[in-house]
Amino acid sequence: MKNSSTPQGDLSAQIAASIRDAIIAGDLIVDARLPSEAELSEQFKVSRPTVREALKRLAAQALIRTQRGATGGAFVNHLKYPDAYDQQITTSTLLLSMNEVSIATACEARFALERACTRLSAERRSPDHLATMRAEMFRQSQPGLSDEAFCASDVAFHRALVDGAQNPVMSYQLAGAVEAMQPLMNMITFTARSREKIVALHGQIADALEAQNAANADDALTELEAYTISLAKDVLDARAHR
Amino acid sequence: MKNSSTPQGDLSAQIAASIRDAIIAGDLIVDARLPSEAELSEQFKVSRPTVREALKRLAAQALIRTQRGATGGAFVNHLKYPDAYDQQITTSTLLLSMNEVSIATACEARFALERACTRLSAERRSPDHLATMRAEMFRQSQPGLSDEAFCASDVAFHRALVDGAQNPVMSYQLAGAVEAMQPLMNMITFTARSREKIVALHGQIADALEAQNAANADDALTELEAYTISLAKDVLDARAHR
DNA sequence: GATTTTTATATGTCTGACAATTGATTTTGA
DNA sequence: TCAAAATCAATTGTCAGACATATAAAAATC
Repeated sequence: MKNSSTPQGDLSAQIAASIRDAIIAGDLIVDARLPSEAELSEQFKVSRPTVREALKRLAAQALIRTQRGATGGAFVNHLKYPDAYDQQITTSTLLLSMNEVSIATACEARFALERACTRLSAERRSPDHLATMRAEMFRQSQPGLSDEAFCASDVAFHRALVDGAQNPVMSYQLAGAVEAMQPLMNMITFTARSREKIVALHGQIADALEAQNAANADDALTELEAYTISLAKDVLDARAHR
Repeated sequence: MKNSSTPQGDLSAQIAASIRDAIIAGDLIVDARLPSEAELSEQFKVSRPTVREALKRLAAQALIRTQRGATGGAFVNHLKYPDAYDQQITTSTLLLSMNEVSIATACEARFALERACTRLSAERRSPDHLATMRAEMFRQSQPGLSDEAFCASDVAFHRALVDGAQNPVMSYQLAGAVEAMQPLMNMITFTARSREKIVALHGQIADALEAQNAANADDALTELEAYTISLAKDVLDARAHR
């Protein structure tokens, strides 16, 4: 998969890569205990600080966890969905903010991926998911809600839509796409009228999923996509005028 | 987004979180130079090894890069797509292998997301993308190809399909979904007949995209999904018999 | 003026030490 | 004997100080 042939970079990077490869290859199974830092420094012929730097690199990716004490050490971590979510969201957010991705491009990707969920979500969504959507819609229609809170509720609504597909892999993949948009959305000032329209479209989506009508949900999502892009465009145009 | 209120964990983890937050918040812009390790250890009132562990954590997430020498130091890294791909693929792969995700669930997510690309890909795919798909199909029909090489070519084919949408955000999101499946796919032994059928479906997809017919591509993908799942089921059944 | 040498500054690595945590072991007391 | 308390041992977390190495800028040299 990768060029593990050419050792590159610092010693700590090489050691981290070596251990990472062992984990991915399955040579180190979940909850297996790595040798102690002292033993690792002997094995790799480096000092303990260098070993520690390598272990911290792995810890940052949630590949290992460490425990102090007599029976402590570094253990191969069971990578759970929340850990993966966090990483994905951080990476996606920075990727969008650093690569001059247009709001149109990001929206296109996000809504296309969300539409990939509608068929499954229409089929499998539980009453819980529908209730979450309605609750978030209610929150969104409260007057006096800050733009940030409105966006956060919007994210929650769409996550409920995605989670309705009852496919954790899909939820994981979509987490980044949905959440990473939030900083971009926060730049938009939502007028009372635009909020009203968005909530109405959310209503159409929720109704369609409740009726298990994926096509209607698709249409509403498409309309929401176009409306979001047009709102963003207005903001950018207004900003250009100043 | 996160609970940055409660400082948790080791000092190096706290310091890493603090710097990470500053990067995400935009207080540290791309290519900005962080204070030297000596200065950071003064600011945070910790020793240099501790600062270094924190910096290695950030380097592992490709948030910073370091440079030695007189004008060296730690710089906020411009997170590029390939960096993000690598992280996504590593995380997705481990997530699948550690969470007993069924092949059916993973396939469902992957193909649903791929179908999200077909409309755009049918519209925008370049001759290059089509050529890549044809070339991979040719490789896949060569006799004597190992199962691993067949799977790798399969990944390349599907990446061309995704890249055809000409949306880098989508390509990034899908990279994990497609590549993370490869280890699972490698467990399948592809007979000559099953390869033939897969290549035939690939042909349908390529033809549909060339004709800019998204619906046909969708159908072929759906059939490919069902066929992949049935192949995987056969392997598992055969394994259960022994 | 171009080239070489020096220098300053930064990260990379090492050694050795001590602090803190924690499960296991031993001791103590009823 | 058994339970509680004290001790121990192993391990990670942190620190101080040093030297090695890389690198760009400055100085010296031709």
